[in-house]
Amino acid sequence: MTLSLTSDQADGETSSCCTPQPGTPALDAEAAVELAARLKALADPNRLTLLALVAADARGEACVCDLTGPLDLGQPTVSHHLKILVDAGLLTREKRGVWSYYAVVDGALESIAHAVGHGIVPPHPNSPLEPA
Amino acid sequence: MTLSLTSDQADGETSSCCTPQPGTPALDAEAAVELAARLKALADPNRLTLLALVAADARGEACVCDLTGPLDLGQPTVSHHLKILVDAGLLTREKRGVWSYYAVVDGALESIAHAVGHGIVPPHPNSPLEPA
DNA sequence: CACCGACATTGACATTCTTCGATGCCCCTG
DNA sequence: CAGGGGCATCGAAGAATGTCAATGTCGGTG
Repeated sequence: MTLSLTSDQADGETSSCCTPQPGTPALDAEAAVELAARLKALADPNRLTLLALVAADARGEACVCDLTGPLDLGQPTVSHHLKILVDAGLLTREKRGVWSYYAVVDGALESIAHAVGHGIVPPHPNSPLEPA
Repeated sequence: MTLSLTSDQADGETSSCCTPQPGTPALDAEAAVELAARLKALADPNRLTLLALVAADARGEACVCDLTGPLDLGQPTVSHHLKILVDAGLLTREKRGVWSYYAVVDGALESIAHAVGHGIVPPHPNSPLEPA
């Protein structure tokens, strides 16, 4: 909303470069916000390392004490990042006894990858971009 | 470097949950920083919309004046976001005459998508996570 | 040659994010 | 039932980010 399209210029027969083609926008505003939120959860070196560490575990899961060491971060900070990843739907948290085990949600990363690879710039069959 | 793996705990025969398996980390620290930087360039609704707008143009390119309208942002802000995208290798800038034309770098988004989909949690053939 | 328009850059401000120290909660052990 | 350890939450400090107003630069126009 609040997209008012203030057309106070670039309007008419002028030889401006402005000839926007809003034919098939591959990404509406709402989808952009949603995808950006998921990407923002990924856009951090420590969180990427957390995901890789959890996935690299032979059991497919890891507890917090496994992750504070390699990351060289405090325990509250690791917990904070894990919460962000859980909230983004990338990790699951299962509390068994005293420890919390985190596991990678299979398919979540692929979903984001698909959105990045095909949801922003879909291939359209009428523009030879690379004449080479 | 500087990963000293301070083993002052989680070491030995204790029944701790901590049994990290640093066998094949799919993402080292340097790669994590690099991938996070590229994702950070994408993790913004306005920048995603910019990419979609540029790609949606029939000519495969667009100038700044085409983009300030739909985004409901000021021209300096749009220029700022475009610079971030160019700097991240996602867009190219070509100045023809007075106008600057931006085009999507073909393959860049796919590269990021591949890293997200296969560079963090690579499929390993000994854990039937999804029996479906 | 003077003017205007398109775009980039600068500086400043508000918001958000990252990190840490301190604390609270819960479960297990003695 | 008292004690300890693992983990989440709270509050705050510092840094990074998004946005805008103002200005500078460059190319085309009258």
